Amino acid sequence: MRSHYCGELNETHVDQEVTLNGWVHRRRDHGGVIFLDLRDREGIAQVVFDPDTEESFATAEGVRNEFVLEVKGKVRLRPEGTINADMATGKIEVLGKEITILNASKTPPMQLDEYADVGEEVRLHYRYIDLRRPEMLERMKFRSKVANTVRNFMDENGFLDIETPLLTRATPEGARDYLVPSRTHPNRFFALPQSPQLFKQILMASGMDRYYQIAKCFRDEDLRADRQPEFTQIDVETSFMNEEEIMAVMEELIRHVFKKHMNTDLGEFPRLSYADAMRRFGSDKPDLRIDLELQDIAELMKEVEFKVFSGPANDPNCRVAALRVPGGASLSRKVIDDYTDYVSIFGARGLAWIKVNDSSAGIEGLQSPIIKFIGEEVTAQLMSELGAETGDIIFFGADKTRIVNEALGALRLKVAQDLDLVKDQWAPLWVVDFPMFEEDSDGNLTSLHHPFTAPSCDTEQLKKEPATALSRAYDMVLNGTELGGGSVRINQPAMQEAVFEVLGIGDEEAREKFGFLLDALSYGCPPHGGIAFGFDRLIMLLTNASSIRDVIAFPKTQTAACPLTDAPGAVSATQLRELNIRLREKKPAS
RNA sequence: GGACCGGUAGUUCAGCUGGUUAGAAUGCCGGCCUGUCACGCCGGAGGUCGCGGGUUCGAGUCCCGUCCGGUCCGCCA
Repeated sequence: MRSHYCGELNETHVDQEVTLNGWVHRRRDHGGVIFLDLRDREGIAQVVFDPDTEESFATAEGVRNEFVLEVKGKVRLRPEGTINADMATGKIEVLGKEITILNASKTPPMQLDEYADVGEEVRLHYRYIDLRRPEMLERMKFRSKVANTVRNFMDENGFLDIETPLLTRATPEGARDYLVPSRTHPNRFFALPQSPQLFKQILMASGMDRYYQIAKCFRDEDLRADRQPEFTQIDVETSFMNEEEIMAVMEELIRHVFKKHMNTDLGEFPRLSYADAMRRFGSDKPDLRIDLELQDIAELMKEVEFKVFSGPANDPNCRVAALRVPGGASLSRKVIDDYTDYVSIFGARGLAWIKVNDSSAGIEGLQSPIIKFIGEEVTAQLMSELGAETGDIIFFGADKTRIVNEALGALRLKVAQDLDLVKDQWAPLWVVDFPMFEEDSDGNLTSLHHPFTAPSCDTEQLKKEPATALSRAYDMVLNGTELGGGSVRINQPAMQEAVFEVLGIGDEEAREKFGFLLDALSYGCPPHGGIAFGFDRLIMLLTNASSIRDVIAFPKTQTAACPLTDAPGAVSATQLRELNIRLREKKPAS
């Protein structure tokens, strides 16, 4: 058993006899003297063996990378001139006296040093080796510490940690469910929860008053760099609090985490309405580290033939907007072409631009393929309206509002990154005043948030003009990432029924699917609301990880498989028979 | 469901308009080395070019299909 972790050793341990347990990080055999860098969770220490201790020297010669050792020895200061300033324990070393090989290791499939650049397939297949890398160990340790901070904060603020079921019923709203067949109820299925949403509301009806849970959630949708099918939420619900009060506590939670783990004071979070966010940034999760903003220019472009922009003019569902980028005049034609391809992903049918080479030279100082279409007069007005300055490039979008917002919103982020216009800071904010509903591609209304979100109007108004109704929802956004979202919920059956009605969910369907919720609302359910934070995303942001997979010990690949365990796997005929399931003839990919 | 990038030694990659013996670095193995720390020096082994089909005298290279990994759109709080 160890007396110290390798990484905790320092000058104060000099002359102490220590026992270390760890892995051979690297071995440097000089023939007459052998150095072993021994690594454990807390760091690396250098152990020296010299030929005086014959037996252990011989053992040390046979040791290889990733062997597991127990080493007993004496801590001493390193001789003058051999101090390693790059190493946390670089001032000392352990003179090895006894060495025991606790386990050998095959040659690892990857190198574990910080210089190794290994593909993710190999890393995930040998995840236990990958996780030994100090970088990954640090992330796991950090994640654990933050979780602990969250638990303490919630506990101190009167929130009860209550577990909710993982085997529950399928919910039609929202994402595709992961299903689990029931053996005892043939032909019936459980679903893994997409979130504990309904249970936490029921807990409020149960009088728990304040609930939280660091909860696993499941969504069977396609993956992204920041999306896993199984992920972790900080899930919160409170009773008798309005949105202001809930936001205040949750803002304090995040501020507390940042103070404690990032040594950063986030200050008070600014607020932005959904409408303003879309108008100014083309996004409901704006990255406020970037100063660039979209500007509406529809008024000026009214008279212009829109063939350049390929967008219909003067249509209320359309938007004509500009994005002025200081310093962008230096962008090459190739880069601009790349941007044109980039915005086409979002449905934009082109990307018009004007470079301002010299703002004092009028039209002569401009460079653009579109001036001849919009005319010199309008161009001049545009330049003054947009405050164009020498060195700017101005991008234009004209199309359906959604497309312009998505295209210019995404371009804003990309250009800012390319031109190094993203400030090195933390930029949190709340986005509020969301619409209750949005139209899907078939013209039906669907919940923007979820169907249990309370509107900020009464039942009558909601039914009369659902499309313009706002909700009592709020999203917390940090550096362009949606960290969490929540709302005040509906707590009266009449309102809940009204929302279902707007969504086209009939009485019968509502009873069948959410009867238990409607019942709970009608037996004295208090006003309540809550929020859920994406815990993995939070850790990703704080550790500056480029993928959510780097902050999850055992993540899935893009096809939602696990290279380590080879899940999902086949099951036996017996298991299937018990579950009353027959497979269709389609060979699984081998 | 769709677009794009990638798959060659254990690992990370190079391999040109197709050309006969597929390279580098690192790791690995052996030897030498008493102060290194990504130790150094000398030598060596190591390949189903993801898989299947096609074009061709000839395919790592071209074509089709397929699987796997990744980024994104759709989808998804």
